[in-house]
Amino acid sequence: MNNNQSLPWDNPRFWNWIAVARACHVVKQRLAKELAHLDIKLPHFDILANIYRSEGISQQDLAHKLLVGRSNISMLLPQIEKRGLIERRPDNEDKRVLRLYLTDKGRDIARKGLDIEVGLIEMSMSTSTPEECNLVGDVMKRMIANMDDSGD
Amino acid sequence: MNNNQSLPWDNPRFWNWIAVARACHVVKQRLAKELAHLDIKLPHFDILANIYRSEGISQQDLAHKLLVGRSNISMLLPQIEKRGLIERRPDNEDKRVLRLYLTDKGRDIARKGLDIEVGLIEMSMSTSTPEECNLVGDVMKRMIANMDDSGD
DNA sequence: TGATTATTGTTCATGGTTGTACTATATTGT
DNA sequence: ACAATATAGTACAACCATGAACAATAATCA
Repeated sequence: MNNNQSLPWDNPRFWNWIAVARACHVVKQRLAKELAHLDIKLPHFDILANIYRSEGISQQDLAHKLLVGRSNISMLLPQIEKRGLIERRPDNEDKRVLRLYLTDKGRDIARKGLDIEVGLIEMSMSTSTPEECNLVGDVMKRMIANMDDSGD
Repeated sequence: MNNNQSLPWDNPRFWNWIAVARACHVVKQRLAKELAHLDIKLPHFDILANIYRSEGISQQDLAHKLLVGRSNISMLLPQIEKRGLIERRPDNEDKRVLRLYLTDKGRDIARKGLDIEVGLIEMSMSTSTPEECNLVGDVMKRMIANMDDSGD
Protein backbone atom coordinates (compact mmCIF):
# COMPACT_ATOMS: atom_id res chain seq x y z
CA MET A 1 0.00 0.00 0.00
CA ASN A 2 3.01 2.31 -0.19
CA ASN A 3 1.76 3.68 3.06
CA ASN A 4 4.75 5.29 4.54
CA GLN A 5 6.89 6.46 1.76
CA SER A 6 8.43 9.57 3.33
CA LEU A 7 6.47 12.77 2.98
CA PRO A 8 7.47 15.14 0.22
CA TRP A 9 8.05 18.00 2.64
CA ASP A 10 11.47 16.54 3.31
CA ASN A 11 12.31 16.01 -0.33
CA PRO A 12 14.52 18.68 -1.87
CA ARG A 13 13.68 17.65 -5.42
CA PHE A 14 10.01 18.11 -4.65
CA TRP A 15 10.51 21.67 -3.45
CA ASN A 16 12.80 22.49 -6.33
CA TRP A 17 10.10 21.39 -8.68
CA ILE A 18 7.47 23.42 -6.87
CA ALA A 19 9.73 26.43 -7.38
CA VAL A 20 9.84 25.70 -11.09
CA ALA A 21 6.06 25.45 -11.29
CA ARG A 22 5.59 28.66 -9.35
CA ALA A 23 8.09 30.57 -11.44
CA CYS A 24 6.35 29.38 -14.55
CA HIS A 25 2.99 30.46 -13.23
CA VAL A 26 4.23 33.87 -12.15
CA VAL A 27 6.04 34.59 -15.40
CA LYS A 28 2.98 33.64 -17.40
CA GLN A 29 0.70 35.84 -15.35
CA ARG A 30 3.08 38.75 -15.64
CA LEU A 31 3.57 38.28 -19.36
CA ALA A 32 -0.19 38.19 -19.85
CA LYS A 33 -0.49 41.47 -17.99
CA GLU A 34 2.17 43.19 -20.06
CA LEU A 35 0.80 41.85 -23.33
CA ALA A 36 -2.48 43.58 -22.50
CA HIS A 37 -0.77 46.79 -23.65
CA LEU A 38 -0.68 45.30 -27.12
CA ASP A 39 -4.31 44.26 -26.75
CA ILE A 40 -3.42 40.60 -27.20
CA LYS A 41 -4.08 37.60 -24.98
CA LEU A 42 -1.32 35.19 -24.08
CA PRO A 43 -2.72 32.18 -25.98
CA HIS A 44 -3.13 34.31 -29.09
CA PHE A 45 0.35 35.68 -28.72
CA ASP A 46 1.86 32.22 -28.36
CA ILE A 47 0.30 31.35 -31.67
CA LEU A 48 1.55 34.50 -33.39
CA ALA A 49 5.05 34.03 -32.02
CA ASN A 50 5.22 30.50 -33.32
CA ILE A 51 3.95 31.41 -36.75
CA TYR A 52 6.48 34.24 -36.74
CA ARG A 53 9.24 31.71 -36.30
CA SER A 54 7.75 29.19 -38.72
CA GLU A 55 5.67 30.86 -41.39
CA GLY A 56 3.62 28.39 -43.37
CA ILE A 57 3.34 25.96 -40.48
CA SER A 58 0.28 23.71 -40.42
CA GLN A 59 -2.26 23.79 -37.61
CA GLN A 60 -1.24 20.29 -36.61
CA ASP A 61 2.42 21.19 -36.26
CA LEU A 62 1.55 24.37 -34.46
CA ALA A 63 -0.52 22.45 -31.92
CA HIS A 64 2.35 20.04 -31.48
CA LYS A 65 4.84 22.84 -30.82
CA LEU A 66 2.56 24.49 -28.30
CA LEU A 67 1.81 21.17 -26.62
CA VAL A 68 -1.93 21.69 -26.98
CA GLY A 69 -4.67 19.82 -28.77
CA ARG A 70 -5.61 20.44 -32.37
CA SER A 71 -9.06 21.49 -31.30
CA ASN A 72 -7.59 24.27 -29.22
CA ILE A 73 -5.82 25.77 -32.20
CA SER A 74 -8.88 25.23 -34.29
CA MET A 75 -10.97 27.29 -31.89
CA LEU A 76 -8.50 30.14 -31.48
CA LEU A 77 -7.41 30.70 -35.05
CA PRO A 78 -10.69 32.07 -36.39
CA GLN A 79 -10.60 34.84 -33.79
CA ILE A 80 -7.07 35.83 -34.69
CA GLU A 81 -7.92 35.62 -38.33
CA LYS A 82 -10.92 37.89 -37.89
CA ARG A 83 -8.67 40.45 -36.23
CA GLY A 84 -6.59 40.41 -39.38
CA LEU A 85 -3.43 39.13 -37.73
CA ILE A 86 -3.03 35.92 -39.70
CA GLU A 87 -4.08 34.26 -42.93
CA ARG A 88 -4.91 30.62 -43.53
CA ARG A 89 -4.12 29.30 -46.96
CA PRO A 90 -4.83 25.77 -48.14
CA ASP A 91 -1.90 23.62 -49.15
CA ASN A 92 -1.94 22.67 -52.80
CA GLU A 93 -0.30 19.32 -52.37
CA ASP A 94 -2.44 18.12 -49.49
CA LYS A 95 -5.94 19.45 -49.45
CA ARG A 96 -6.42 18.59 -45.80
CA VAL A 97 -3.90 21.05 -44.43
CA LEU A 98 -4.14 24.77 -43.89
CA ARG A 99 -0.91 26.73 -43.73
CA LEU A 100 -0.59 29.76 -41.50
CA TYR A 101 0.91 33.15 -42.36
CA LEU A 102 1.15 36.44 -40.52
CA THR A 103 -0.22 39.66 -41.91
CA ASP A 104 1.90 42.77 -41.47
CA LYS A 105 -0.22 43.70 -38.49
CA GLY A 106 0.24 40.24 -36.99
CA ARG A 107 3.96 40.33 -37.55
CA ASP A 108 4.18 43.67 -35.82
CA ILE A 109 2.37 42.40 -32.75
CA ALA A 110 4.42 39.21 -32.70
CA ARG A 111 7.64 41.18 -32.75
CA LYS A 112 6.58 43.64 -30.08
CA GLY A 113 5.26 40.81 -27.91
CA LEU A 114 8.50 38.91 -28.27
CA ASP A 115 10.40 42.01 -27.17
CA ILE A 116 8.25 42.13 -24.08
CA GLU A 117 8.70 38.43 -23.38
CA VAL A 118 12.45 38.53 -23.84
CA GLY A 119 12.68 41.63 -21.68
CA LEU A 120 10.79 39.88 -18.93
CA ILE A 121 12.94 36.77 -19.13
CA GLU A 122 16.17 38.71 -19.12
CA MET A 123 15.06 40.83 -16.22
CA SER A 124 14.04 37.87 -14.12
CA MET A 125 17.13 35.87 -15.01
CA SER A 126 19.48 38.80 -14.67
CA THR A 127 20.54 37.69 -11.20
CA SER A 128 21.71 34.32 -12.48
CA THR A 129 24.79 33.73 -14.59
CA PRO A 130 24.52 32.49 -18.17
CA GLU A 131 26.10 29.23 -17.04
CA GLU A 132 23.46 28.78 -14.38
CA CYS A 133 20.70 29.50 -16.89
CA ASN A 134 22.14 27.01 -19.31
CA LEU A 135 22.26 24.39 -16.61
CA VAL A 136 18.61 25.06 -15.85
CA GLY A 137 17.79 24.55 -19.51
CA ASP A 138 19.75 21.31 -19.58
CA VAL A 139 18.04 19.89 -16.53
CA MET A 140 14.66 20.78 -18.03
CA LYS A 141 15.48 19.11 -21.32
CA ARG A 142 16.55 16.00 -19.46
CA MET A 143 13.28 16.02 -17.55
CA ILE A 144 11.29 16.25 -20.75
CA ALA A 145 13.28 13.41 -22.27
CA ASN A 146 12.73 11.27 -19.18
CA MET A 147 9.00 11.88 -19.36
CA ASP A 148 8.85 10.97 -23.02
CA ASP A 149 10.76 7.76 -22.56
CA SER A 150 8.73 6.48 -19.69
CA GLY A 151 5.37 5.62 -21.04
CA ASP A 152 3.91 8.73 -22.61
CA MET B 1 10.34 51.85 -31.53
CA ASN B 2 12.66 49.12 -30.31
CA ASN B 3 12.55 47.89 -33.83
CA ASN B 4 15.63 45.85 -34.07
CA GLN B 5 16.35 44.44 -30.73
CA SER B 6 17.91 41.14 -31.72
CA LEU B 7 15.55 38.27 -32.29
CA PRO B 8 15.05 35.85 -29.41
CA TRP B 9 16.14 32.88 -31.49
CA ASP B 10 19.73 33.84 -30.73
CA ASN B 11 19.14 34.37 -27.06
CA PRO B 12 20.17 31.44 -24.84
CA ARG B 13 18.16 32.69 -21.86
CA PHE B 14 15.07 32.72 -24.03
CA TRP B 15 15.49 29.09 -25.00
CA ASN B 16 16.33 28.05 -21.51
CA TRP B 17 13.10 29.61 -20.37
CA ILE B 18 11.14 27.90 -23.12
CA ALA B 19 12.57 24.61 -21.87
CA VAL B 20 11.32 25.43 -18.39
CA ALA B 21 7.85 26.21 -19.66
CA ARG B 22 7.72 23.04 -21.73
CA ALA B 23 8.92 20.86 -18.87
CA CYS B 24 6.28 22.39 -16.66
CA HIS B 25 3.60 21.73 -19.22
CA VAL B 26 4.66 18.15 -19.81
CA VAL B 27 4.91 17.28 -16.15
CA LYS B 28 1.48 18.72 -15.46
CA GLN B 29 -0.09 16.79 -18.32
CA ARG B 30 1.54 13.60 -17.20
CA LEU B 31 0.59 14.10 -13.58
CA ALA B 32 -3.01 14.73 -14.59
CA LYS B 33 -3.01 11.49 -16.52
CA GLU B 34 -1.64 9.46 -13.63
CA LEU B 35 -3.98 11.06 -11.12
CA ALA B 36 -6.87 9.78 -13.19
CA HIS B 37 -6.22 6.40 -11.59
CA LEU B 38 -7.28 7.96 -8.30
CA ASP B 39 -10.29 9.48 -10.02
CA ILE B 40 -9.15 12.98 -9.15
CA LYS B 41 -8.48 16.00 -11.37
CA LEU B 42 -5.28 17.97 -11.07
CA PRO B 43 -6.90 21.19 -9.77
CA HIS B 44 -8.76 19.23 -7.12
CA PHE B 45 -5.63 17.37 -6.15
CA ASP B 46 -3.65 20.58 -5.80
CA ILE B 47 -6.22 21.75 -3.32
CA LEU B 48 -6.19 18.51 -1.35
CA ALA B 49 -2.41 18.45 -1.24
CA ASN B 50 -2.26 21.95 0.15
CA ILE B 51 -4.87 21.31 2.79
CA TYR B 52 -2.96 18.15 3.66
CA ARG B 53 0.06 20.25 4.42
CA SER B 54 -1.86 23.02 6.14
CA GLU B 55 -5.04 21.73 7.73
CA GLY B 56 -7.32 24.51 8.84
CA ILE B 57 -6.11 26.89 6.14
CA SER B 58 -8.58 29.54 4.97
CA GLN B 59 -9.80 29.75 1.39
CA GLN B 60 -8.00 33.04 0.97
CA ASP B 61 -4.66 31.65 2.06
CA LEU B 62 -5.19 28.57 -0.05
CA ALA B 63 -5.83 30.69 -3.12
CA HIS B 64 -2.69 32.65 -2.36
CA LYS B 65 -0.58 29.50 -2.07
CA LEU B 66 -1.91 28.13 -5.32
CA LEU B 67 -1.46 31.48 -7.09
CA VAL B 68 -5.09 31.50 -8.19
CA GLY B 69 -8.02 33.80 -7.54
CA ARG B 70 -10.35 33.38 -4.60
CA SER B 71 -13.23 32.82 -6.97
CA ASN B 72 -11.48 29.81 -8.40
CA ILE B 73 -11.24 28.15 -5.01
CA SER B 74 -14.76 29.17 -4.27
CA MET B 75 -16.03 27.37 -7.34
CA LEU B 76 -14.02 24.19 -6.87
CA LEU B 77 -14.49 23.57 -3.17
CA PRO B 78 -18.19 22.69 -3.24
CA GLN B 79 -17.48 19.88 -5.70
CA ILE B 80 -14.73 18.44 -3.53
CA GLU B 81 -16.90 18.85 -0.48
CA LYS B 82 -19.78 17.01 -2.12
CA ARG B 83 -17.44 14.11 -2.85
CA GLY B 84 -16.76 13.95 0.86
CA LEU B 85 -13.06 14.73 0.59
CA ILE B 86 -13.00 17.91 2.66
CA GLU B 87 -14.98 19.77 5.29
CA ARG B 88 -15.47 23.51 5.62
CA ARG B 89 -15.88 24.79 9.15
CA PRO B 90 -16.49 28.41 10.08
CA ASP B 91 -13.89 30.18 12.19
CA ASN B 92 -15.23 31.23 15.56
CA GLU B 93 -13.09 34.32 15.89
CA ASP B 94 -13.76 35.73 12.43
CA LYS B 95 -17.12 34.89 11.02
CA ARG B 96 -16.01 35.69 7.48
CA VAL B 97 -13.54 32.88 7.13
CA LEU B 98 -14.08 29.21 6.44
CA ARG B 99 -11.35 26.81 7.48
CA LEU B 100 -10.61 23.71 5.46
CA TYR B 101 -10.06 20.18 6.72
CA LEU B 102 -9.59 16.83 5.02
CA THR B 103 -11.83 13.86 5.67
CA ASP B 104 -10.15 10.48 5.99
CA LYS B 105 -11.07 9.78 2.40
CA GLY B 106 -9.58 13.09 1.28
CA ARG B 107 -6.41 12.50 3.25
CA ASP B 108 -6.02 9.11 1.64
CA ILE B 109 -6.30 10.55 -1.85
CA ALA B 110 -3.97 13.40 -0.99
CA ARG B 111 -1.32 11.01 0.24
CA LYS B 112 -1.60 8.66 -2.71
CA GLY B 113 -1.56 11.59 -5.12
CA LEU B 114 1.52 13.02 -3.49
CA ASP B 115 3.23 9.65 -3.83
CA ILE B 116 2.47 9.76 -7.53
CA GLU B 117 3.66 13.33 -7.89
CA VAL B 118 6.89 12.73 -6.00
CA GLY B 119 7.52 9.58 -7.99
CA LEU B 120 7.11 11.49 -11.21
CA ILE B 121 9.43 14.28 -10.10
CA GLU B 122 12.09 11.90 -8.90
CA MET B 123 11.92 9.88 -12.06
CA SER B 124 12.24 12.89 -14.32
CA MET B 125 14.98 14.46 -12.22
CA SER B 126 16.84 11.23 -11.71
CA THR B 127 19.32 12.07 -14.46
CA SER B 128 20.35 15.28 -12.70
CA THR B 129 22.41 15.48 -9.55
CA PRO B 130 20.94 16.85 -6.32
CA GLU B 131 23.27 19.83 -6.65
CA GLU B 132 21.97 20.56 -10.12
CA CYS B 133 18.38 20.31 -8.92
CA ASN B 134 19.09 22.65 -6.06
CA LEU B 135 20.62 25.14 -8.42
CA VAL B 136 17.50 24.97 -10.55
CA GLY B 137 15.41 25.69 -7.49
CA ASP B 138 17.63 28.62 -6.57
CA VAL B 139 17.47 30.19 -10.02
CA MET B 140 13.68 29.82 -9.98
CA LYS B 141 13.37 31.45 -6.58
CA ARG B 142 15.51 34.33 -7.78
CA MET B 143 13.28 34.71 -10.82
CA ILE B 144 10.18 34.86 -8.65
CA ALA B 145 11.81 37.42 -6.40
CA ASN B 146 12.80 39.53 -9.40
CA MET B 147 9.26 39.46 -10.70
CA ASP B 148 7.81 40.49 -7.37
CA ASP B 149 10.19 43.38 -6.95
CA SER B 150 9.66 44.87 -10.33
CA GLY B 151 6.16 46.21 -10.40
CA ASP B 152 3.77 43.38 -9.61
C1' DT C 1 -20.38 55.26 18.93
C1' DG C 2 -20.76 55.71 14.07
C1' DA C 3 -18.73 56.18 9.51
C1' DT C 4 -15.32 54.70 6.49
C1' DT C 5 -12.41 51.28 4.68
C1' DA C 6 -10.65 46.51 4.22
C1' DT C 7 -11.21 41.64 4.01
C1' DT C 8 -13.56 36.97 3.21
C1' DG C 9 -16.14 34.40 0.53
C1' DT C 10 -19.80 34.01 -3.44
C1' DT C 11 -21.85 34.69 -8.00
C1' DC C 12 -21.80 35.52 -12.74
C1' DA C 13 -20.22 36.26 -17.46
C1' DT C 14 -16.34 35.45 -20.40
C1' DG C 15 -12.93 32.83 -22.39
C1' DG C 16 -9.23 29.00 -22.76
C1' DT C 17 -8.33 23.83 -22.85
C1' DT C 18 -9.51 19.16 -23.27
C1' DG C 19 -11.24 14.85 -25.26
C1' DT C 20 -14.46 12.76 -28.29
C1' DA C 21 -16.83 12.28 -32.30
C1' DC C 22 -17.11 13.75 -37.01
C1' DT C 23 -15.88 15.02 -42.18
C1' DA C 24 -12.79 15.16 -45.78
C1' DT C 25 -8.66 13.82 -47.87
C1' DA C 26 -4.26 10.70 -48.20
C1' DT C 27 -1.86 6.52 -47.81
C1' DT C 28 -1.24 1.64 -47.59
C1' DG C 29 -1.77 -3.06 -48.81
C1' DT C 30 -4.08 -6.43 -51.48
C1' DA D 1 -8.80 -0.29 -58.39
C1' DC D 2 -10.54 -1.04 -53.71
C1' DA D 3 -10.85 -1.56 -48.97
C1' DA D 4 -8.77 -0.47 -44.69
C1' DT D 5 -6.31 2.69 -42.10
C1' DA D 6 -4.27 7.12 -40.98
C1' DT D 7 -4.17 12.12 -40.84
C1' DA D 8 -5.79 17.38 -40.94
C1' DG D 9 -9.01 20.11 -39.48
C1' DT D 10 -13.80 21.14 -37.08
C1' DA D 11 -17.84 20.97 -33.67
C1' DC D 12 -19.38 20.28 -29.31
C1' DA D 13 -19.82 19.56 -24.36
C1' DA D 14 -17.46 19.64 -20.08
C1' DC D 15 -14.40 21.78 -17.05
C1' DC D 16 -10.98 25.24 -15.28
C1' DA D 17 -9.61 30.07 -14.44
C1' DT D 18 -10.30 34.96 -14.33
C1' DG D 19 -12.02 39.55 -13.00
C1' DA D 20 -15.85 42.36 -11.60
C1' DA D 21 -19.70 43.17 -8.78
C1' DC D 22 -21.74 41.86 -4.46
C1' DA D 23 -22.97 40.55 0.76
C1' DA D 24 -21.39 39.88 5.20
C1' DT D 25 -18.19 40.78 8.69
C1' DA D 26 -13.96 43.20 10.82
C1' DA D 27 -10.88 46.87 11.61
C1' DT D 28 -9.82 51.75 11.81
C1' DC D 29 -10.42 56.15 13.33
C1' DA D 30 -12.91 60.57 13.95
